[in-house]
Amino acid sequence: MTQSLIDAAKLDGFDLETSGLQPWAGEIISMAHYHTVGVTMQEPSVAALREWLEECRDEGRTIVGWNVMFDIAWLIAKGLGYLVRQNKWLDGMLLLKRIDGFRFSYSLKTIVKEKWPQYADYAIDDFSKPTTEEGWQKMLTYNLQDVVFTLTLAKEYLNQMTDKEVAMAMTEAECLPELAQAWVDGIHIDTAALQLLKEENTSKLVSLRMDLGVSTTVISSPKQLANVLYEQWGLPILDRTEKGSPSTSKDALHKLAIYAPEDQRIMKLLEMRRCKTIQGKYVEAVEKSIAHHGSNVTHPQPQAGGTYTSRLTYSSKQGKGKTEVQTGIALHQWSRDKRVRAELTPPPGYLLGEWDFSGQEMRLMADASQDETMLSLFLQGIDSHAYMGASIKELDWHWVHNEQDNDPAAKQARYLGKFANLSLQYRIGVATIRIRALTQYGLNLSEAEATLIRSKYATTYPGVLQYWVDSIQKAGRLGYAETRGGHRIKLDDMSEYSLQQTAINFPIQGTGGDMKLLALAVLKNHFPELGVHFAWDLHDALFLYIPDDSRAVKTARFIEHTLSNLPYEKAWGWRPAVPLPVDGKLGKSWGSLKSYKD
DNA sequence: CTCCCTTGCGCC
DNA sequence: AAAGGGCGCAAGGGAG
Repeated sequence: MTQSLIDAAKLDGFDLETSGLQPWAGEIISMAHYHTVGVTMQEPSVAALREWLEECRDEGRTIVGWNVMFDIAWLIAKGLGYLVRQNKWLDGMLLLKRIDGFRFSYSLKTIVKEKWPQYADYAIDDFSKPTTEEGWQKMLTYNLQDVVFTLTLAKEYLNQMTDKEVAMAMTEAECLPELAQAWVDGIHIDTAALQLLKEENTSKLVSLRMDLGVSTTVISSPKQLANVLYEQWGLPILDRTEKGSPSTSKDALHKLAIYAPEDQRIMKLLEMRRCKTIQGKYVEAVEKSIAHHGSNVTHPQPQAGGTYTSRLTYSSKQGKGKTEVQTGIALHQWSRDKRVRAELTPPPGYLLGEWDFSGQEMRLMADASQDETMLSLFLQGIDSHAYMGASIKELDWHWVHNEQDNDPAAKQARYLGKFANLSLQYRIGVATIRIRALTQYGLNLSEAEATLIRSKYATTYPGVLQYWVDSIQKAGRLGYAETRGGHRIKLDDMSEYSLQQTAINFPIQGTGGDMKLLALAVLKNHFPELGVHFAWDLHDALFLYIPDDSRAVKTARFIEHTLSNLPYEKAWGWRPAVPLPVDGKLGKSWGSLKSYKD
């Protein structure tokens, strides 16, 4: 580690103990921090927290916690967001994720137990507010111990990281106040849209149920559904699960639909299962969540470093087992169905904006592989899907591009090209190509057609195939794979197929993760002047709340320009071989976003 | 009843 | 021999 990035002497360990897990509905019980000397505070006042934050800011300290977004959220809920943003943060847990992304547990208790067995039982199990002097002593001692463990571990992790890794971790940490703010603020639900979706979906479900004579319980039970398909209806078993049971998956049902095209029941079963998913995940979970909060707001909790490629995920519940409560929704897997997306809206007075990195993974592959064709497609602004489709169908790509709205053959060719570009970028077998074409693109490809597409992809982008070989070899040689932002994961045994896939995939997907963090870290500096707030993230897309006034489009264009010109070279010493532009949209709900270009 | 496993599936 | 990757959530089923 370099001392120029982080001065270990200026780290201030920090932790809060709280009543409950929701910053907007609980109290801070105690606070501990450690900078040269340990300090604990019983029921700290806002003034005391403010004073400490000011001191950290004025002395240029870096505040380090464990899963510190949680603690930051409590400070924000106490009205200290302004000071939070004037401070530098670091998260021990996220550092560990960067050092070792494949652990089962990242809880501080687990790490302490492994490293210092003599402290295996240091944790308390009662987190309610103490009522006795002895109880308080116990809690404050535990609070401070957490801080000291966090600080010790963080220093150790920093020492194991390269400068570039530390810099990326700091960029990630810069985003934490924005994530925390979004968690505290929550997302406004359009209850009319929710109700409409619910009614439409329920009546569809009822009619499918009558039509098929299959209950919703059967639909949700692989065992019972298999019984209906393969016993009652006498259909052949074309697919099995990993463990050998007759499969009732989407893939299996699609295969049955091809086998028996005259049998309408199969597509209806698929439709019914979709309705069941909408009911559980996109209707009932939302209802539970807003009922829990007693207002039309849901609070999905962002998980920074939720994936080892530094993508963000969201959890919809807190607590486990008996204490499980629906506090949010599974935002990162929200349906693409417009009716479902219409449920989520910006707060009053704001528009929702989305900026997504267009063709991000394909552009990153062009850069990583240096494939000449792929590079020139992006450098010359050629319609890459038309190009790939023309290649598969042996047509002229200009014609495919120009006639896609007039000639069905051109349209079909471009659609095939899009499928190939988006699906074959990582090593994929013919069988999987066929399933993916069927279940995601509605394309019923024969084995010969799938094989042809695979070979056309290989001849069109030979550099990509070379990248597969090179990235595996490189990971084997170095013992790690690396993103453009310097995020590394250890990979040693490259004989294992799944690790080879990781060596291929991680530099691309992980760079996408880096880009998202850099994007937010840069953009957040403009939030105060623009009145903009971070809303949520969807891997290659950033969602923001934009003040709904006459400057909205101007603001949107500024954001688009900023995100399309991120300082990759300054931050990471990387000059992308192709442009990495974003597309922007604005609207009153997620279901009705429109381009503001014209 | 709780807890854990299996299956399936939503998004990127 | 053949195999895209990354997640979290929902529901049923079985063990204890």
